[in-house]
Formats: sequence, C-alpha cells, structure tokens
Amino acid sequence: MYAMVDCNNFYASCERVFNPTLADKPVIVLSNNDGCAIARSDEAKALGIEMGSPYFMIEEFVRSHGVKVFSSNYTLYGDMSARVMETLAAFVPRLEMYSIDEAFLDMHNMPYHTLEKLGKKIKATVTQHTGIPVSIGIACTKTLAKLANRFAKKTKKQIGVHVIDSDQKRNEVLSYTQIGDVWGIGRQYANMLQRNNVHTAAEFVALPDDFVRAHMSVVGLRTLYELRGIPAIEWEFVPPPRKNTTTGRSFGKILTDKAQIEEAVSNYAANVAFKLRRDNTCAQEMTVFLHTNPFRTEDRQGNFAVHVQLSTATNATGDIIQYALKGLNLIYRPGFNFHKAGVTITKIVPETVVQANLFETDTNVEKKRKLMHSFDAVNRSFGRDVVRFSKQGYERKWKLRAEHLSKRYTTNFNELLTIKI
DNA sequence: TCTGGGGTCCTAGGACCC
DNA sequence: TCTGGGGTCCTAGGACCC
Repeated sequence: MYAMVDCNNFYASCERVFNPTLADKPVIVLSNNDGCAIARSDEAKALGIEMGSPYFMIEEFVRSHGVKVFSSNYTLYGDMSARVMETLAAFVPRLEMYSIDEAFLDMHNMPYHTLEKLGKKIKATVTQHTGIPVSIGIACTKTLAKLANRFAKKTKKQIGVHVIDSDQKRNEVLSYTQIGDVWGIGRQYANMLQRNNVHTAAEFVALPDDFVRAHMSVVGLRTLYELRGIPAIEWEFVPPPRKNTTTGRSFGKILTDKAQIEEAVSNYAANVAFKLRRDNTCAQEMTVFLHTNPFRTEDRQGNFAVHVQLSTATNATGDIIQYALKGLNLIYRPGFNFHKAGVTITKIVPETVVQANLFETDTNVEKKRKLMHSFDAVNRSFGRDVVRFSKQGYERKWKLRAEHLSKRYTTNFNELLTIKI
C-alpha cells in the first residue's frame, strides 16, 4: 500500500505558521516577480481567486476583500518542506519525496485495519511538529492514493485521511473523481476523453486498453492500470540524476540595453553553476535563451536561443558566465523589448568523470575547484551571495519584484520570529 | 506598468548506416 | 501490379507534473 501525503495550500500554510493572525483569513502567495497567484488558502479559494490569476488583474479585488498577499519566499518553504519530510520519514521504512509538498510513504506490510489510524497519527504529528496541515490518501497504487488524498481533502476535511481498502471504496472514489482531476490526465487528454463521453475516473477504467493505448500512449495505459488497482508506476526512493537544469526569469521590467541583459544573464549563469556544484555535477552543453513578452502584442516578437558546447565540462561560475555571455552575444538583437532570459544546462556530467579525464589540458581545474569551494562556503555563511563576479553587477535593474516578502524565519538569524510578551 | 519557473517522458520522423 | 529491410541516433513537439 502507498500513502500519499500532501500539504494543504502549502505556501499559504507556511506563511500562516509564523503569523497566527492569518489563521482564518484569505491568504495568497504570488509567483516570482509578484506575477500570479500560485497558492491560496481555502478562504481565498472561496472568494473565487483562481490558480494562476495575474496579480495586477486581481489587485483591486484582493485589497477590497482584505486578502493577505505574500511574495514567494522559497527559502522559508524549502526549509519547512524539509521539516515535514523529516517528520514523515520517522513513520515508515521508506519514503519518496515527490515534490516540495508531497511524499509517497511505503505502507508495505502494514495491516489494513490499522492504516486509517496510522494516517491520523501521521497527520497529527506533522501538525504538532511543523504547524502545516496535511491530507493523506492510502491505496494499493500511487494513482489511487492520489485520488484518495484528493477525496479526503474534498469530502472529509476534518479527518483529512481516506483509505481505499475495498472494491466498494475504490468505486466510490472513482465515481466521485472527474476525469481531469486524475493524476496524469491533463487538459488535452481530459478534453479528448470528454468528447468520447468519458467524464469520470469510473468511466475511464471501463475503456478498452486499445483505445487508451492509441490515444494516450503507454503513459495513459499506465494510469488505466493504476486506477484498476494494478501498480504500474515504480517507486523512486532515490531521485534519479537530473538531465538538465535551468535558471531563467522574467526581468522586473522590459530591457533593451545589452549591458543590462548581460548582467541578468550573468546572474542566472552564476545560479545554474551553483546548482551544478551543489549536485557534484558539471555542464557539458548549454542553451542560452532570450524572449520578448508575448502579452505585449504591440511589440515585435522574438524568441532567440543558441546551443553552446563547452570545450571542457565545468561548474566554475566564471567559466559558466563566460560561455553564457558568448551565447547571449550570438542571439542578442537591438530593437526588441526583451522580457525574459535564461541559461539551461542541457548536458550534465558527474564531477568525478571530469576529474578523471586524461586529456584534461586546463591545469587550473583543481585551483578553480578549491576557489569555488571557498566561494560557496563564504556565501553560505552569510546566507546570501556576498562574493560575486564583476559581470553580475550591482545595479540589478533587471531584478524581480517582491514587494510582499515575509522573513526567512527558520534559516536566518537576523530574521527570527520575535514575540512581544 | 503589471501575465511564474522548473522539470520529465513519449512519439514521430528524418538522417544515416550496412 | 510489385521500387529492400532493419537498425540506431537525434530532434522537435506535445503531453504531463508540481
């Protein structure tokens, strides 16, 4: 059996933990650049604020309804996530962290009649340890556990736990679940299925295998089996190595000036280099991209990208910045209103492979590695990037907006929660 | 003025090889 | 009538997830 544990309205819940006055108030959390609403408390959902609503469109509404607004504070959410995961891990032999706010728990060998009770215990303990409310679904496949989780959230809010341990309970959840709410079935497939008179998960499981294979490939077939109670999606207790990694962002405002774009791209490159070092990997190939804003229909549009081969795989910030700027130089055109840029590492290799390369000609490799090690250590100790490369600049005209940022309560000594007594 | 960011997997089709 | 057959590798595009 699989338990799917999912934090309710995770980002909004994190903000509430450190500000109890928000307890029953509508709360939303905005995406990078304060662009869209990406997390909403139940109260905010009840007001009709949709997932992904552009903030500038709902700003008036939000103000007049007393909705509390936060910019994304990923440092805080990441740390809270680690605390939730740590709590969950104590209950089971193995756990798969599926996303920042979700985990599958291995409930293998646990007697059916104890599952509901255990679920409740897990939920209560997470609340006690972290203050984050969770919902739990338990079933014999991952996809059914996901559905059970959603069922618990929607129909058993107070209990927050639902176990599918019989055909009757499985049928109940399948009939309840709209086809588009099934894990693995997105908007395109939901539309296609509805055109074929399939509206619920129960109707979906009755489809012939051939139909699903033909219209939804083997991925759809896996979902079909999973809903029938046959496990078809493997455990991933150890996350597989990344195949690519991106740092790309919208600028805080439109940029046309090459020097400013270079500064932004240098910072994205530095960030990507940091991620590589954190994972003990190096970049072998990268893509640099530069986009205009598709919403500004009055502007001339252009999406430019170039693929860059690195002569030697590296994760040194200086090297990565150099390659990224070389790429940028190839794609930059004057006369466009640029809005977003980024660096994607498209071929990642383990650090150890690079070190073992007999044909390595760059004698500075070891020196650079030590330099970057100290570089990271210093920045880590300050909790921000105090040591920087000159190309990263200090003007930061491209910088993101974050006008509603909460504090990093759990990871920065200068931002601890203070209580007046 | 203002519309997020970061991933994965599968398939079809073309290039190329013997 | 009848235009080989069987592979591999790569890429672009489309679908999905949070």
